[in-house]
Amino acid sequence: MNYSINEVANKFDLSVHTLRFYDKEGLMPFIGRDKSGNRVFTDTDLNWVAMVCCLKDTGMSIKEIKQYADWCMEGMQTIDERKEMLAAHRKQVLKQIENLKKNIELIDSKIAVYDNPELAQKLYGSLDKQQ
Amino acid sequence: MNYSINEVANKFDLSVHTLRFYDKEGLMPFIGRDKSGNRVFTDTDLNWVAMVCCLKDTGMSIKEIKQYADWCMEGMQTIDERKEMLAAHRKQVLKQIENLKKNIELIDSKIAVYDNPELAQKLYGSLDKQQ
DNA sequence: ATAGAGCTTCGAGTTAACTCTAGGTCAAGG
DNA sequence: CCTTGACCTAGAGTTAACTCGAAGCTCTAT
Repeated sequence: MNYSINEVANKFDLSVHTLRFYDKEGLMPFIGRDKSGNRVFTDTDLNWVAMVCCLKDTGMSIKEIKQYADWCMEGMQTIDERKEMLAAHRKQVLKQIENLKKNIELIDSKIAVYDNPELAQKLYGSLDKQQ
Repeated sequence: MNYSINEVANKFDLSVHTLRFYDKEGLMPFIGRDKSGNRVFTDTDLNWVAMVCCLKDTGMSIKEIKQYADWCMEGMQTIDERKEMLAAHRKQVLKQIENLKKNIELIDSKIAVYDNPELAQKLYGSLDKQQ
């Protein structure tokens, strides 16, 4: 099955601008063209776009994603680099999750104070504007 | 206990530039000054800075954090708005965590393919560059 | 009294990641 | 044949969040 840039944009909730921008930045070196020069996305390409979105949504920069794409283009001899990059990124994403969880605790304690203002006395000694 | 802008910057791993920028943007309307005009942070102020960092690190924009700070300045009659904002933000952070978890699964499956290239055959029918 | 450290403001510059515009090609339908 | 719509490129513009530089106070120690 083949897809136009518009269809891909809709599927991934990106703008066509963004997809072309990613292509221009070298994040999609595999995408083919039809006889009149329009991009043609295959199902395999959709998997690739999904991976790019995954990396982007987990905070990887476009520069790094391009490095990954470049390694993919170089073939099998870069498997180790790619694996290492993904492993490091995975670690970094776990850290993000831990951070978010820790921050939710603070948000929760703030909400608790708003729900029960007497708490503020205990927690802070007083309830001034900053609480 | 009082702290200089430098001490606060070190404590929170921010630059003094960033702290002044936050102040200029209205994120820290409580911070006092000494007789020569220098910012003086109290322990209560540190709690506030921690909250600002928490909101920032969980993806809240400076504009929104400013709204929160403004409401704090207005006093008790904005408790409901603040509580609602934090509750909505909390929900949004949970969504982020879920998203990251989902994305880690894709990263893991990719790593698994690199660890065991035969998998690719099963998953994709072939192991081309894009995998 | 003067040098240096540490603070101040103001405003300009940077970076990442889009986002948009202008002007153009191409294929299908009326 | 001509219009319409979907695509194309190149390059300019935008936005958020810093980041930095210049010029100038003020306190402390030599």
